[in-house]
Amino acid sequence: MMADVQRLETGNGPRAAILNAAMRLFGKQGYTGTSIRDLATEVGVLPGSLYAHIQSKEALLVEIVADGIHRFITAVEPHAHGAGSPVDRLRAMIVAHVEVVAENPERSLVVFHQWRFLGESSLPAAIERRQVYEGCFIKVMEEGVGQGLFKPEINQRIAVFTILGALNWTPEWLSPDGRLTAQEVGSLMAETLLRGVLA
Amino acid sequence: MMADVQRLETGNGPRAAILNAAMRLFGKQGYTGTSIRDLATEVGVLPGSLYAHIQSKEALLVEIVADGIHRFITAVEPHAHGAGSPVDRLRAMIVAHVEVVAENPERSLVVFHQWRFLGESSLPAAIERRQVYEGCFIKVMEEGVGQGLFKPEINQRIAVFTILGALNWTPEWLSPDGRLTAQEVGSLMAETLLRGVLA
DNA sequence: ATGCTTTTAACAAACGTTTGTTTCTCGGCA
DNA sequence: TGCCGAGAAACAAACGTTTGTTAAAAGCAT
Repeated sequence: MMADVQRLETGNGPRAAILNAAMRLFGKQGYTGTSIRDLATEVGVLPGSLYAHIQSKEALLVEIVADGIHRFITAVEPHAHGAGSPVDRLRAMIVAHVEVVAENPERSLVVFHQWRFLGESSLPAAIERRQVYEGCFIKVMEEGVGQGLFKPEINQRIAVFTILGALNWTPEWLSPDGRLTAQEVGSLMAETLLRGVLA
Repeated sequence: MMADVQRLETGNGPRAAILNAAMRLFGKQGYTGTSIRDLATEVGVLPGSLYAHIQSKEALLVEIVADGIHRFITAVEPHAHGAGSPVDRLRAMIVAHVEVVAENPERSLVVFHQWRFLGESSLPAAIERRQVYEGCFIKVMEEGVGQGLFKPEINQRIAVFTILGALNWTPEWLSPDGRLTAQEVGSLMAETLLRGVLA
């Protein structure tokens, strides 16, 4: 009954083309604002043809969101558990996050905005993964305060949400082919955000 | 031919009830994810009955977004053109923004996330108003740098987007009846964000 | 000729909206 | 007080379209 989980292959093939088109459209128009016919047009195929490669519209969203969160966690979590000081680790996490956004801003838009439309069966897992991600930042923040590196009087919850808010908004304005590289943008944001919490 | 522009009345009446319900649903499920039947159910009325009070689904969005942006501009713009130092003005703008969000987080979600779904006739005006709003922050930022109050080496564009990103994300987590008042949350965020740009 | 993929056509359901009619509320007049 | 008509609101039903999805037939490789 439980079908094999379909994995997102970065390789070629019609399946990857569909997923890329879905990322673009879900990011631009939202999940509920994108129809299967929109998607088929973008791919260059008739609507029914899509179902030879996908299970359902929602399965597309599940795969994009799950894979997207995975990329963020994979890129950021090692720094959270790293060896350096909390300050350096937080800086590295911010840069890594921006780099993942720059790699594909549309996917990031889907990950951060469209996850609400996951069905009841896949939503809990996605929320849990998001909390794992937020937990990385909270952990480093707590350690920073514990070591006297961050201002003790800051509200940790609000500081984390401030940082995550700034980060989550980046796909709205970041252009991967702008003058600055993702690494430079990330460093500038880290500079700005870190000074707000340093002791 | 041009009908009178319908104004958002804070007063009672079925029209206000519809607008409030639309704010809640558009904020939670998105504009395209909310059907007229959803809205009618929320109001407690049959779908067709709504059209005695509204012109169309899109007209609802137009009114909510236009009124919402207006509230933010009204609350923040005076501080941008105020007499104090750029530092104090930026702080006051951040606090004012958070206060408007706290006043109605759902409306803020619609303003910042759903404006994309405005039709071609109303979208340009909304974008222009948003740019006016962003311009307030850019202006103060420039003056702060000009007066040597803000670090000259910061990238002003990125600093503004970092601040606005943190602010635009607040409706996702801010609860108006939490332990902290909106004014306190705004002050804490301003503290965090301002130290990142101070010279 | 056997497997994929696409096309074609259609399905039931949900979409935004309009219509004609009923129900409710309330002020004025006898 | 009792009746009446006016206005506002909601109902019930349907409209044409679009939605996600499917089944059968056709195309095309190996």
